[in-house]
Amino acid sequence: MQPIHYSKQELIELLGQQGINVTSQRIDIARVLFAHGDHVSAEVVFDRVNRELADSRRVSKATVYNTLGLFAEKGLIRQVIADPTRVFYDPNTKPHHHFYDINSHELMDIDEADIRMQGLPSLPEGARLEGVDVVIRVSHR
Amino acid sequence: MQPIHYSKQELIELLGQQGINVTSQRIDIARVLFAHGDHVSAEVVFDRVNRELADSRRVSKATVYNTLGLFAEKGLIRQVIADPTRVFYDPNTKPHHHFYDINSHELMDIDEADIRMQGLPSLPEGARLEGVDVVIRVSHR
DNA sequence: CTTAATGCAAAGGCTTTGCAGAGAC
DNA sequence: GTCTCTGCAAAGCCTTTGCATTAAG
Repeated sequence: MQPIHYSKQELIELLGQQGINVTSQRIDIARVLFAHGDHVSAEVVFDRVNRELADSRRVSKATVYNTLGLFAEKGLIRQVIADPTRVFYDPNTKPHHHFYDINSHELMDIDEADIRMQGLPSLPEGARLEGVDVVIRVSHR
Repeated sequence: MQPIHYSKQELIELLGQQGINVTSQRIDIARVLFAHGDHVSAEVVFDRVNRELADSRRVSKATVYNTLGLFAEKGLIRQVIADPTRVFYDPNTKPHHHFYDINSHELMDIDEADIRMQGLPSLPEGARLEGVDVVIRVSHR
């Protein structure tokens, strides 16, 4: 996804629109998510947020984890399950798919239009659709 | 996948065909994988194997984990990455896809023919295709 | 005999939780 | 002032690893 450099005001609105209470940590975390636009683990978010912040405003690891979970639950970002060892978060919530490099542990977007799936199979009895994830696993050398 | 009740001889051949050295633990683990045919975590394999075995022949958790990893690497079974908290193993290695119930944490097969994907996007430069995973996430109630 | 596999317990990552203190409104 | 969030450290899972013992060929 393209990096988007939101102003503080815009971030506050964004959070508000998703029904997320606004705090300074949540603004900082949302800022780095959209300012980079890539697929990140909680660890990376933690590093990036705190690299940019004065010591007095450091965000704890617990808050990063909890906030990413909250953002995903509220639909601001989405989880990508591609690596058995960590969860990735994707600021792009529009339908699309992913390449996953099993060597470098990196995700790359695939535009939705580049994979056309013919007719979803009928869901199991009483099931509600939550999402369709296509992960194309590749290796580099 | 349909349960398959292999004889000890057949299991030995199966392992041999995949270039897996044969041991009694590996036979026992392969037996329960195919005898049930469903998608299982290492924990479940551990329980099932040891439920069926006399105490004198118990298989350790480390061996279960290492053996499942080995089987997957050798292509006897495949890993399914659908749940952020655990790896599932699938004795069905033919191309197919999965429903994942996020409430019950269970996987269900989707026949390959039920999802037709038009033309894979071209892979990133220098990348080799390792696999295509489609996971349709559903919730129950 | 020689090499590879197993079992055990300990260590390792990632993530969640409990609870006291701080911050938002 | 009340309710929610944050930080810290501890705990929890799932999984891997180190190493002495055992089994395989």
